[in-house]
Amino acid sequence: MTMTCVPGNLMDRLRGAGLRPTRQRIALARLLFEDGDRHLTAEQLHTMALTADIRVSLATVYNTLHQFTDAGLLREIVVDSGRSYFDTNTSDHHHFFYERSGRLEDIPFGQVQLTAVPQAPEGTSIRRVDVVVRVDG
Amino acid sequence: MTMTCVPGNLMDRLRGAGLRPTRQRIALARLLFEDGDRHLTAEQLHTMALTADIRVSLATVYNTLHQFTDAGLLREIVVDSGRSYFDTNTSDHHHFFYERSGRLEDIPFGQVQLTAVPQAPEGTSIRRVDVVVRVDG
DNA sequence: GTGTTTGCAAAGTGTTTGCAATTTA
DNA sequence: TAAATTGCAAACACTTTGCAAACAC
Repeated sequence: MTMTCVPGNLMDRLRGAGLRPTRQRIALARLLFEDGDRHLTAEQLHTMALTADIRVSLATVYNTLHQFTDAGLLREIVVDSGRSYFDTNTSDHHHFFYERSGRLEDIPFGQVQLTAVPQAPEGTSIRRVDVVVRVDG
Repeated sequence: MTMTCVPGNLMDRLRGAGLRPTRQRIALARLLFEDGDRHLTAEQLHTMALTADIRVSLATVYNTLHQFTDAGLLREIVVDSGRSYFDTNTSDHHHFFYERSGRLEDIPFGQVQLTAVPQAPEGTSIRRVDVVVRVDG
C-alpha cells in the first residue's frame, strides 16, 4: 500500500489560518508551497492538480486561492487584465512580467529601489506599492 | 441651427494615426482628450458618450480605445483583473489606485522615485515600468 | 464605387455563486 | 451530528468577433 506523508507544518499552516485541512486544501498547498516561489493562475494550478492525479474542481481551486490569500499565505498579483496570478512569496518584492509568454517572476531583492513614495491622499492609507517591469519575452 | 465645431487638431491626430475621422471616433476623442487627464474604462466612456447624446455601440468604444492605444494616443493600465483602464496621459508617470472605489489617479511627477531598475533578463528588453500605489479609498 | 467602419448579437474568457451532497471534527 | 467544504452547473462581468448595413473618401 501507498503511504502519503503530509508534513505537519502544512497542516499547521492551514489550521493556523482557520482552514480545515481537507484533502483538496492539503494537496493544493503542497503544490503551491513545496517547491519554491511560484506565480500561478487558477487554471494553471488546476491543471497541475489534475496532472498530479488530484481530483479538485476549478471552483475549489478558486475558493482555496482566495482563502489562502485572505489568510496571508498567498498574494494576488494583477498584471494582466483578465486573469489573476497568485504568488507564494508574500514578502515585500516586485515583478518582471514577460508580456509574450505571460510568465511572472520575482525581481531579486534590492534590484528595484523606490526612494520616494508619495504620501497617501488625504483620508487614505497605502496598502501596497507594486512595481511591475514589463519585458517582451 | 446648431453648429458643432470640431477642432482641427483632433482630426489631425486621428488622421495622423491612420484613422478615418468618423463621427464616433471624433466624439470619443473629444470626450477623452478635451478635458485633462482621464482614466476611463470602456464602460465609463460608453456611458459618458450616451449621456452626451452620442450614439456609439460598446463594441465601437472597445475598438476605438484599442486603436487609440495602438496609435500611442492612449495607454492601457492594468490594476484590476477584470477590467482595463485607459489613460489619456501617455507620458512617463505612475498611479494611485483607490481599491474601494476603483478610481485611478496620476501620481504627481517626482513623487515616485525609482533609483534602481533591474536590468532586463537575458534576451529581453524593458517595455515599461509600472508603479501602482494601492490605497483604500 | 471601393474599402473602412459601425452595430448588433453571439461567442469567448476568466471568475463567482447557489445549492445539494459530502466530508471533517 | 453539526458545521464546514466540495463539485457542479448556471450565472456573471468584461471583452472580442463575425458579418451585413452604413459611411468616408
